[in-house]
Amino acid sequence: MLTSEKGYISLYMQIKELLVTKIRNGEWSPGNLIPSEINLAQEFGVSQGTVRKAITELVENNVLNRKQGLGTFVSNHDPHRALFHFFHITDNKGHKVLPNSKVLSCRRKQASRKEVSKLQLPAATPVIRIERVRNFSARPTMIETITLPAEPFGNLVDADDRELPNTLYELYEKQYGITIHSADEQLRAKAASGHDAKILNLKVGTPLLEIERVAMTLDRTPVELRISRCSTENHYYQNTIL
Amino acid sequence: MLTSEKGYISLYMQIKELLVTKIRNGEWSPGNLIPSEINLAQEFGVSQGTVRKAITELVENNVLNRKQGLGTFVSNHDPHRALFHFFHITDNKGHKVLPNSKVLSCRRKQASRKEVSKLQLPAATPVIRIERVRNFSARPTMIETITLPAEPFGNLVDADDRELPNTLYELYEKQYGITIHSADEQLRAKAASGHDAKILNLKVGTPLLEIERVAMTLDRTPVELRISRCSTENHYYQNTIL
DNA sequence: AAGTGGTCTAGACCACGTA
DNA sequence: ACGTGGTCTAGACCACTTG
Repeated sequence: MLTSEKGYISLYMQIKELLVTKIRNGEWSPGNLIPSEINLAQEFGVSQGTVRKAITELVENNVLNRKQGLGTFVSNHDPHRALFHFFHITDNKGHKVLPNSKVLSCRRKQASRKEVSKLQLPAATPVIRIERVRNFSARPTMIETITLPAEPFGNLVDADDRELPNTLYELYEKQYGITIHSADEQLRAKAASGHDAKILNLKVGTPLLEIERVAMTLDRTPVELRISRCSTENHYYQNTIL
Repeated sequence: MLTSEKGYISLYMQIKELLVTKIRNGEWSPGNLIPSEINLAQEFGVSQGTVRKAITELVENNVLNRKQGLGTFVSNHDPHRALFHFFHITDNKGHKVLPNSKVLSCRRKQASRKEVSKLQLPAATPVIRIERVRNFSARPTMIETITLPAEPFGNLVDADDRELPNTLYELYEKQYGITIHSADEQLRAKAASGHDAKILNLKVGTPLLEIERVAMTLDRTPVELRISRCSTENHYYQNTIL
């Protein structure tokens, strides 16, 4: 990182990078307390205000969180955060409920052209492709196709039998040390295919909301491609523009 | 505003409110330069840093914008901002192009139950309802139904003949002094009705992306309800989760 | 009581845009 | 050259949490 168009890099930006590096290296783990602003200022040889500004921006990025009187912590992307930050489907009353999910298949494949492009992979990279159906109050509502590069997610194929956890992003963080910070989504209306219709118990051609999401790390390296097809009979996609 | 759960209100928060008040009163108008941080600090009897913190948060809210070496300005929500902040439809290459729009009808009506609820109006309030079709490269792609309270937007019915500007939000700001700062959107997949199909030149039942948006002022007073039905044959709705 | 983040101050120097 | 915002410092006091 540390790129700049100005010929110089402000101190607090450099501190910010140093902090991020410590998190990436695992020196500071999600959920753990980091040193106090005063201590960090001494360690880096800058004033507390400079460390403070760096930390403030990382808090705004959801990388750190502060608790007055306690200290500053590395954010752990627990199910709650995943739910409220990355999950935009709510029922028609506007309530978010995390659905159950059942894996239909989980296989190692060659990356398709789309996967190669969306995940910025070399051609013909092996990937893991997971298909699952998500139920809201026992009603199948969403079909998800999730693609991950086989490196490093290869051993996920063992998840063929048992159910995967509802919050995959938590798994990525705990098992692989990869934290999802942002995502790009493309939404379209699509007619249900025969396959969709059968699984979701709908008529072929029923309009479905298709969400194509690329999930990325803090430095915007793509990690996961997820295509969801969702019945919007009893649910909708909620977005707030601030 | 000025509510707090802590029994006190920090100085910079109070300054922030004072600044917002000046904007709301029209003392400072969109696009205009506000006094320098130093001058404001003297006027309010606080340090520059405190004014700075207040301004920083307003910049983050898109209420003000700073230009180094020049000063701080009240944001005017020009077409560019409206386009990039509130308009999420892009073509399949990811390019944003603002569509043309043609008004189909513009009438004064009684607010429907949905309009009453979404716009938080008293029952049976008169509203203006505008229907228009939006074209991307001469192809009808989107139908919008826009509802506004007749008070203060009543004279918009005169817009029946001539075309309304593409960027209504700019109109609200310039004509009525109402600035849209945020919006809540609900997205669903819906089958094209006969009316939709005729106007968009599609088959009845074609899946359309329906976007139901409530646009709000800075203090989250609802101003406009807009229901868009969009063909996602050549376009999609783009959302970035940060 | 001790330590943390939260706020606030006063002053310094730098980079940018205008004149 | 001047005034603006952008960054940085050093120090102060307050509010919150834990021991």
